[in-house]
Amino acid sequence: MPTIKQDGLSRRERQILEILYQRGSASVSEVRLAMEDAPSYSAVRTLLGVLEEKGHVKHRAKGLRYVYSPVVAREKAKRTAVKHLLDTYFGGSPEQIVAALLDVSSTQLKPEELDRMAGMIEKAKREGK
Amino acid sequence: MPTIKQDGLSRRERQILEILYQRGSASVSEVRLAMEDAPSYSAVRTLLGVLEEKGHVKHRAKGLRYVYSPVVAREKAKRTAVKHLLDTYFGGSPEQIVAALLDVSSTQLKPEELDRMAGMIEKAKREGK
DNA sequence: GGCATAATGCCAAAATATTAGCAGGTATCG
DNA sequence: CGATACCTGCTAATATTTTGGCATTATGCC
Repeated sequence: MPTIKQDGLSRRERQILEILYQRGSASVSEVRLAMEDAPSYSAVRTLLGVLEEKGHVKHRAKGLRYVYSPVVAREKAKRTAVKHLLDTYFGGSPEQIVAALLDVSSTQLKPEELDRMAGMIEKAKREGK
Repeated sequence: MPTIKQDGLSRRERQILEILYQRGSASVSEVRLAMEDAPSYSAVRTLLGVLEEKGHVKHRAKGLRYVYSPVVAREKAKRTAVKHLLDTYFGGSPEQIVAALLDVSSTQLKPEELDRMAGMIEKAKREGK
């Protein structure tokens, strides 16, 4: 089984993979356009090739061009990313992430969203027992 | 002003910086010990030097040896990291992070912790209006 | 003092990552 | 048809990262 670690990616590789996670899938040009500091088209193409070789990404031909997308489902990648964040910055404490989350996005949070979050927590509490 | 971006870091640089965020501060040896796939002492030293040059890390001499720590406070780094996670995997939706969080750590979550989270959300709701 | 241990500074070799360029193919438009 | 505009495959050059090694200095202990 090919090992697929989040680490082991170079700077550019990470950047591109994250773009694919953001957008779900994208052509070479789209990826390039989404890059702040985009290099040449060729460069992007090469990086996507590398990512594909490493098993992080796959492509399908859509008409003439290739459309790339991540191999590991978003759901799984999410969980890994959250876990990593938890360990790296929050000493494994979920509460602290919630705090940071509310802090970061407090202004844009609508009451309904907050309610839904509260609902999820409530649900977890019931199921936990 | 020296630009301090989370990106622009090489694989190893990132790995080491994250160790420093995890532990708050550490000597070269401690960093090295914390690395799964540690290279030589010299290598770690060089990387720390690079991180220092780039402005991500500072050191103070403690007795004979240097102890390194991140320049940007944990608090600030946390917020940046959370924002990034939000954008990359969750389409900017805080609810989804909460969901993932509960999913990832459901088994270890104590009712009190859940209560505290609920409390924070409740508070955000009151303050939001 | 003499010796082992552990640090730092500096540096150059080796490995990787990043980039651009060229050749060739296919659709599209006038 | 001919020109243009995109696309891919491949490859070579360049830049950056990663690594280990040597010299030197400080500390602790016999």
